[in-house]
Amino acid sequence: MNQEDFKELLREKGLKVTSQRLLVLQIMAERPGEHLTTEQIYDLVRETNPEVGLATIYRTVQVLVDLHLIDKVTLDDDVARYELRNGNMKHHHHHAICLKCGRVFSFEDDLLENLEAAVEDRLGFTVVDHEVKLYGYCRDCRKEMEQD
Amino acid sequence: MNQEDFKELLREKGLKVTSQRLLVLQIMAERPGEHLTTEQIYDLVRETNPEVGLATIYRTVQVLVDLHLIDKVTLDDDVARYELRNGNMKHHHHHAICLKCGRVFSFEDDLLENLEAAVEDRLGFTVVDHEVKLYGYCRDCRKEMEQD
DNA sequence: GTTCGTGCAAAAAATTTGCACCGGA
DNA sequence: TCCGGTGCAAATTTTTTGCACGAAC
Repeated sequence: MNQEDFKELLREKGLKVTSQRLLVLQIMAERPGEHLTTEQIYDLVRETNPEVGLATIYRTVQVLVDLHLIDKVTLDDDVARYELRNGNMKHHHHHAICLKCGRVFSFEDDLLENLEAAVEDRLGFTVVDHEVKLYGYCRDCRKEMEQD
Repeated sequence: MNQEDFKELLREKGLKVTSQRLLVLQIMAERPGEHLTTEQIYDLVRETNPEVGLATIYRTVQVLVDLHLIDKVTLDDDVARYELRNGNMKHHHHHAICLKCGRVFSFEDDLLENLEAAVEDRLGFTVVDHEVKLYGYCRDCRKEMEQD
């Protein structure tokens, strides 16, 4: 999503176009693979605009979530993190979290279709979105562990 | 896990058997399908033992997580919730969350094996556990929506 | 000129910590 | 007796809210 489309979207929803909103989205857009906490976004915003308040970041991030421009993810469970949502993707992408080094690998996949079908069948539950986290050990850490 | 096994496990790990730990586990064990917040556990504990402190619940819950007797889950993202882990199950079970009524349906499944194999193959990442959340609409809410 | 958004500070909510005391090993 | 665990209160951390002012429409 480019800046003009974003302005358009805000107007459509009856929301105002403000420099704070543009700035936060820009920061997220510059870091597509990252999972930023509110605090990190705040710090990045303040690098260029030190007058912006933390409360504004909380409020702005919520607006972006409501507009489905970013997603909230809880990787290690505790701090809320946000990442840019790929516009033409209807699903979140997924995360593989290394239990040793803590690195997070993202990947796309649609192998869940059979799982969704099974749930639909068994529970009568219609799935519209899904979120998957895999826990394990990345290549590097596995290598390290094999040496021991 | 019964109470005797739990005591045994605590002793094995060099931890003390206390009435607070027994009580918290018992409360979790009596509610296998539920996802309790620390506050809810605290209230349940206080029904019979009003002298127990909230900090003890936080500490006890952490012990139980470390022993893999309960799992931390973040369903709506925000409050930490805990649920009993089925002893003979190596994986978490999964959750289908209704976007309308908020009810949470739990289910078991191992249809993720092919996904895990793909990730292992592509990223060189060894999966040891996984967590899946499906978002959608439950049977009841779907019915209601069809009527409109 | 309205209305909505922002900054600030205060408040609320969630969790952690320090410390004296208690109770299990 | 010894040491870890507990209760309490205070401290931290994270997030929300009230309000006056400023900016967008």
